[in-house]
Amino acid sequence: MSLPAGQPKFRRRKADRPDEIVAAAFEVFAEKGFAAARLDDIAARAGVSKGAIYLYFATKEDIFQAVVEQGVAPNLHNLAALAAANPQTFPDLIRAFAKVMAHVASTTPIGGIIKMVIGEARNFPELARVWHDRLIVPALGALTGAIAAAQARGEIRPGDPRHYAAGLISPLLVGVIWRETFTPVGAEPFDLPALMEQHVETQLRGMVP
Amino acid sequence: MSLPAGQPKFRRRKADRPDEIVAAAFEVFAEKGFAAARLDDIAARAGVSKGAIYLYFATKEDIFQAVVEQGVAPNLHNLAALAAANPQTFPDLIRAFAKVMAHVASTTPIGGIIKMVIGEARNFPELARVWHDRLIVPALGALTGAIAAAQARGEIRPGDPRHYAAGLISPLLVGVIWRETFTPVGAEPFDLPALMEQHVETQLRGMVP
Amino acid sequence: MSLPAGQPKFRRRKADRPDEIVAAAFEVFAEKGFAAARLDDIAARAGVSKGAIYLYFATKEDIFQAVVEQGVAPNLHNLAALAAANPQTFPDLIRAFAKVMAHVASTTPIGGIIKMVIGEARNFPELARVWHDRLIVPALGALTGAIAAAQARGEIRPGDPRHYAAGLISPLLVGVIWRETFTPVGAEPFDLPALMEQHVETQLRGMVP
Amino acid sequence: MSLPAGQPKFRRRKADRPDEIVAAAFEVFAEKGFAAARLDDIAARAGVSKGAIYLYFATKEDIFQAVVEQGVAPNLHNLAALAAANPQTFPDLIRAFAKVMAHVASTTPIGGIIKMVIGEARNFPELARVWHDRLIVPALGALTGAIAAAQARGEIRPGDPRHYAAGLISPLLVGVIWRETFTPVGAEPFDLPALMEQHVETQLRGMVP
DNA sequence: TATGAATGAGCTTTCATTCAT
DNA sequence: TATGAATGAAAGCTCATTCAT
Repeated sequence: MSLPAGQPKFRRRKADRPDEIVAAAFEVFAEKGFAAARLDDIAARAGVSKGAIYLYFATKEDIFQAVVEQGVAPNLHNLAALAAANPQTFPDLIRAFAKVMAHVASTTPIGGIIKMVIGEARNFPELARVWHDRLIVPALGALTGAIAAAQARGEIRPGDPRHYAAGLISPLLVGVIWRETFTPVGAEPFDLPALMEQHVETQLRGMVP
Repeated sequence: MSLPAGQPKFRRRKADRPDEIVAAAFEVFAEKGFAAARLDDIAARAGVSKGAIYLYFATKEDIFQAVVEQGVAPNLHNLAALAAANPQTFPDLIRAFAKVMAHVASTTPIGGIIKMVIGEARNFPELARVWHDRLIVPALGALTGAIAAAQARGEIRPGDPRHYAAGLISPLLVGVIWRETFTPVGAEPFDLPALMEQHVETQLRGMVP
Repeated sequence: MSLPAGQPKFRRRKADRPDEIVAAAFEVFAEKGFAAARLDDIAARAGVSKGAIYLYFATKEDIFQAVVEQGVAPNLHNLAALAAANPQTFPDLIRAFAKVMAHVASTTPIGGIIKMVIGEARNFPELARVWHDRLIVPALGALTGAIAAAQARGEIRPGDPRHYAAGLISPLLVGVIWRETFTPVGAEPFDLPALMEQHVETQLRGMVP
Repeated sequence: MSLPAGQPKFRRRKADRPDEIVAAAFEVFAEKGFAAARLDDIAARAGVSKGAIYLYFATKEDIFQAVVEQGVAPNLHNLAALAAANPQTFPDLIRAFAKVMAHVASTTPIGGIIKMVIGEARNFPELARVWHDRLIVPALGALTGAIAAAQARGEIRPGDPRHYAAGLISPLLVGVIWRETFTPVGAEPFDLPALMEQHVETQLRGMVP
């Protein structure tokens, strides 16, 4: 028996549905923000009825939470992978770090999530807290620690290592936000890997004694 | 009976009303975002009735637009002032630029506006366009031009001058966003002037041949 | 290993399904009322899927109707049995009638049905009509007739025989409603057989010339 | 300036609105029950928009509560008035009590409220508790006490005074329920004052030694 | 100019009913 | 016969906007 040509009215896809809904919700939330996102839009983009969403999520907030949490996990993984790799020298560590981050920023929808975190932090403080505690502090902390260690070895000039760390990664964040915010209205985009490569070399030159 | 300090006996003149409404609206929009902001809240914070708002603004969007435009003007002014002052050397120019920007970032509510621009860019592309065209491109362009000129004089190493410019000011933007997003949930704040001073010196060292 | 008492190993035959559904529906309808009853609850309590209900009943209203009708039949039977028995004297007739009714009221779920009839009479007039025409009028009519006959024989004082009948059986109805309504919130219950015995003797003393 | 002939779109009646809404809600709730009552119906019957209801009540449940509470108060008043009047003899006390109750039952919408209390007791136990504690127990208790006192004086035969009390007032309750439930589908109504007068005389004859 | 009660369109959520399996 | 995922038509509730005062 072959599949019917047309689309059946009902599809039984319990296993896949939640992910499809979360994927659709991510797009809508990233585009509109939480409050302006309409369940109708999410349902339509997920290809399900509005009611079907409530088979998997109790409230709109629950969907939002699932979207955000889904955005945390892969980045956690990236972070762990980065920590496992242990390049010889400090400059190589920084270069590797920047390269991976630039790649992630360029190829994943992390920009949309960052936009959501920034835009909804006040309405959903828990969301900001999760991102801060589980992703940002570990990442920034690891970078800061590496810088401080290099300073202790005399490889890096004195100065607040946390400020050095912020100076290193900020262009990446700004580049991502730029892409989400200004590129859609005609702004010239940034080539993030190229930008980061130049930036890291400049920083390294500036940081060594 | 003396007048209470907070509540002037003489009603403020109607001429002030629009500004008061815009000020209140700015707070609410910055906190909640456009869609989640309620006219009731804006009215209450402005100390007027909900109906009164409609004597000055036709729609909620109009209020939002006024808020955004009010946020553009003073920064335009800052920009012009910066351009008027003409320090002798390239490093001094950069130092002056960074200092003014860090001061503005630390002492004005620009963070709230930036959050709004980022969060609502998709819903109000015109808003993103205005900010991009009238503030960001001029500022970034001026900085990029100064860098390119310095490169032409051999004072700065080769490299994409726009990337250099982005590398210079990004920490400021990130610092402001950090303050709006993570500080309220307990994150350690950044001392923006100190961060920028260290960052600029590092960058300058890295940029010279 | 012996079979658990509550869970027969051999699935009940499909022939029993409708009755099980009606039984479950009765509980839910009596507890929540028609509108607030959820098909999910009925299905869960009947131990079947929601879809299975629609193999036996076309709509929620049909289930309700089945519940009500199932509640009418046994009482009709009681009534007929009562009419068949023919005690010698009028007082004995009344005593027998009250005794049977008190027993029924105490041992059957008639209270829940009465609650449903009262609560849903306006939404389902047909339901009220059925109960009125097939149960109440025959019962009340028989009682009224017996009283009128006794009056004709001079055994009972003058007076509206229908009012006498209402005066005789009302406490039973109130007792049942009381049990459904106030006992669950802590009210002192009534011992219906005792109440009726005392009430009938009092009424008989008051009704004789 | 004369009033416009047509009905103005907006009426400003803040003071009257809540009562109008409660009155409309009472009708709808009494007719449909809580769950089946629709805010649209209540609004339409009150002559306001759905939104206007929410200026005065936060939720549908709050409206329901207001309806019930409004039904308790006047009856409390009746009860107090009854207690204040102190007839000479026990029979006169009972006659007065029955007369007032029959009048109330015949002329007020108490039937609708009783129906609601019975129908929604399980969904809103607090509602049943309020009625039980504030109205029924005091009323039934006062009657029971008067009977017990009369028994102590030898004016009434032995027997459970609470059962006597129930036997006395039950026909009233049944009469009210009858009117709400069966009269609308064609049942012959009861003349409550006449029924109660005959019932009370019968009871009194039966209760004296 | 100013108010705030009132509106009504639109939102999230529920649930009786359907249908592919 | 039986399932339960899916549907979609309401339902309760919100809030930008209007208008009588």
